[in-house]
Amino acid sequence: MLTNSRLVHQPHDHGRCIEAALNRALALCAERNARMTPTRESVLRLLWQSHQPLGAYQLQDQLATLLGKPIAPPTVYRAIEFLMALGLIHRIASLNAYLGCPFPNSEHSNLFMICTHCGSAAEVTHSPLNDLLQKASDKANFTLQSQTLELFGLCPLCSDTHNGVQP
Amino acid sequence: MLTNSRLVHQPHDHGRCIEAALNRALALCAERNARMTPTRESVLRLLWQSHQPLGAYQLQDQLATLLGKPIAPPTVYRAIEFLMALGLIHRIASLNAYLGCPFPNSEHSNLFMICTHCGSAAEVTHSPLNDLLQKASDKANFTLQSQTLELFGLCPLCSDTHNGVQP
DNA sequence: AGCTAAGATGTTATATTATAACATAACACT
DNA sequence: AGTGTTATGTTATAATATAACATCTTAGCT
Repeated sequence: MLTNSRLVHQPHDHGRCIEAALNRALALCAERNARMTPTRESVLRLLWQSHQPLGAYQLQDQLATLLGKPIAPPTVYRAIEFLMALGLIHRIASLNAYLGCPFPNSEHSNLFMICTHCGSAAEVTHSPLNDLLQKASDKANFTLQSQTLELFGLCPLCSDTHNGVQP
Repeated sequence: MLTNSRLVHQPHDHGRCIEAALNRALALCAERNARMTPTRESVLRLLWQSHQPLGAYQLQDQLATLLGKPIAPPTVYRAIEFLMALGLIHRIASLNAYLGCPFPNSEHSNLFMICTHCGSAAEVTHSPLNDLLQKASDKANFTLQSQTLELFGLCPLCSDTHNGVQP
């Protein structure tokens, strides 16, 4: 199971994560002849900075502050669309929110573990799960194209801290 | 694998399905001392009638027609909330839409197979999948509470008809 | 450098989904 | 009938997302 759970849920030099993610993003853009503009880069940074998925209007606020000028919703949604098309971020449907993707180059299952207490979200790739879903689809004569897999519960930190009880 | 895929994707006497669902709903209400009012019953019927998940405002329109008077959004959302609390319907997060539940009494995994061509959605319960998700959660020290599992692809009918190619 | 086409952003308006807050009505029990 | 609870009506608005069109920037060409 490939996961960024440890990274999300444990202290680390996150600045490096962000820079690494940006470098991967730049490489991907070069490869695809796409442009990493300041707006897009800022959105990507903001999403990486937060281990919690951010809504479009949260992004709007933070982006406006960061760029020092008012930003309208379409600008945010355009950046989101661009980054999603490149697989650099994901949308969490249950939350109407967006999250930086830790495995931008890999085909993966997009399983998310979202903490109901602190809001953090970790992405996990898990081939047995993909296999099982593929098998279930085959059995039902369903031609699988894509999937939304979101688990809710307590992350390791919040589990330890209060064993499921709110403080 | 317990599924209503066959029911959803093949012709059958659907009137009976609806009545059966309503009877189960009434039993559940009796058990819980909850009231199955005309509004709630209508919403449940509408959701059962459609094999495609319906949005709140689609429900609003159909409900207004059915009841012969204008209905405001809160009324619809209240009925939805009530029916969801009883486990009689589900919300499909990816679609912002709602769907009658074929297994209202069972604890289940809420895996949905949604056709990207005809829009129909089938619910499937699959214990190996639940087991696997539980295992993956354990491994990540994640205390699983609930899940959103939505597969997109072609249902059996649409797969047969055009093998994945739009007509 | 200047031109042009493509791509990106700005701007305004509006669509879609969902809820807050408070008033009224129906029901269930005494 | 009286009373507390539950449900619905009503109005307004919040939150999320997109359409449509104008303007600006960039990359590539001459």
